[in-house]
Amino acid sequence: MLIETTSTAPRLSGDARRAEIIDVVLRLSAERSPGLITTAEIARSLGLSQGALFKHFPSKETIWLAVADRVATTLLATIEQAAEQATAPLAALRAIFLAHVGFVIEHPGTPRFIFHELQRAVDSPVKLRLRGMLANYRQLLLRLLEAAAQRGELDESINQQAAASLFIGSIQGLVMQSMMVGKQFAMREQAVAVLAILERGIARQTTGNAA
Amino acid sequence: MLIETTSTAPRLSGDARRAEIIDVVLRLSAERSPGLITTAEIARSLGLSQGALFKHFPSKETIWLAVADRVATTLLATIEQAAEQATAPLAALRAIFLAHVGFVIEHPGTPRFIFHELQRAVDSPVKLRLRGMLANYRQLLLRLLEAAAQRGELDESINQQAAASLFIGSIQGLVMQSMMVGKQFAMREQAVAVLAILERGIARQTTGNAA
DNA sequence: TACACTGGTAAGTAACCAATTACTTACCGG
DNA sequence: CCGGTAAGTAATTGGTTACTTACCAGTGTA
Repeated sequence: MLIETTSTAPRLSGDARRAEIIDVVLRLSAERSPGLITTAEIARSLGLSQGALFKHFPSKETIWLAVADRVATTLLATIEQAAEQATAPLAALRAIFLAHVGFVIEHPGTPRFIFHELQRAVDSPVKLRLRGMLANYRQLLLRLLEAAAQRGELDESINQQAAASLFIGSIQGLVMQSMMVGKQFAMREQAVAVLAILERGIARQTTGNAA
Repeated sequence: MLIETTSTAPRLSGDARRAEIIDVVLRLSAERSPGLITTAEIARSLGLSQGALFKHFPSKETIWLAVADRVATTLLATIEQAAEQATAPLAALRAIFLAHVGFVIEHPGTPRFIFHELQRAVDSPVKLRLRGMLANYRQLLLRLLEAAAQRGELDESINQQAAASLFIGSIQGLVMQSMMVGKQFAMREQAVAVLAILERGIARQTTGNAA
């Protein structure tokens, strides 16, 4: 059940090893709380000695920063790509939601890492990086909401800031629930049902029937 | 800016001291991540020696369990009281939402403690206690949603499980955002705007105008 | 008045952690 | 094929953590 000691053949290039280290931190984050992950554990998962890590990163903090960077880049790329493929703003929002949910299903360590680091009081570089990522995310949502509003697809009474909060928050809520219930939580199915309520909440009421 | 070393006069009764310890853990949780709170820090905040804590709790784990117990009890009491004062189911849901938001504004350490403990992989007694609390919370929401549905106040297409998820998740999202932005986040105002969208999402569409 | 109990202190201890050190080995260009 | 560099090891360091132990002072009661 635990992550295997993947006794990797030693002697990798620096770039490859750094990528491996980032990978394994995210893999471990899916099981343990990121705050409990030690450098010894990372090294053991890679079949390395603990000291070897510091050939590639000057400190644990910089490892965490690299992980945050990876998380921010890949998550943003995922949702931006989803948004681009859609034609209408509301369809883009739906595509982002589903892409985001798919992303966290595929990379369960990612949201746990984000949650854990955002929870820290101090404004560490790691927290700032993640905060910046979420600010970008939010801006993209607000652009789409504004576009939908101008097309008359949005209800006039909607507070767009609140809608963006609710959008991101609802995904966080799904993740939180899967952390509670565990592996057997049907996140994808719950996600589409949640999305349906969300869309009803912001979209202009259709006078006709929805069928 | 840090929590004062409240140099409490020593020699309190066991019950009083235990309550103080629980209080201070929650107070510290509002600033630091609960995972970083040490027994030495708790003792210092109370003006006690570190060893004195273990006169009242056999281990740190049992302190955490007592905190979880306090959190579960007070939060559930808050939302149940809010629900009782309302007459109609949808009004009760609204009252719960606002009461919950008020609770986390008043006790900022509470949601941070909950988040942090739920994130742990192992099914510790602490996690089980909090999970049980959230299960109760969810059941209350589902009862109200079902009652609203039978009164015809709910849209027929609504997945009630998803609605409950979205309800709790949206509060978690607000908390998460306040952890990012910091003290100056207007949570209460955002909360009512979010709630408006939520209600639009689940309530039966009024055929008349809303004004 | 003796004495057990209770809440407290101060000084430990073993375990663990990130980071450093001294040294070794694989790889690669001239 | 040789010399430098990058990637690795094993052992150790200083610091921190939860918890323990030995001792102490006040209080109430038999």
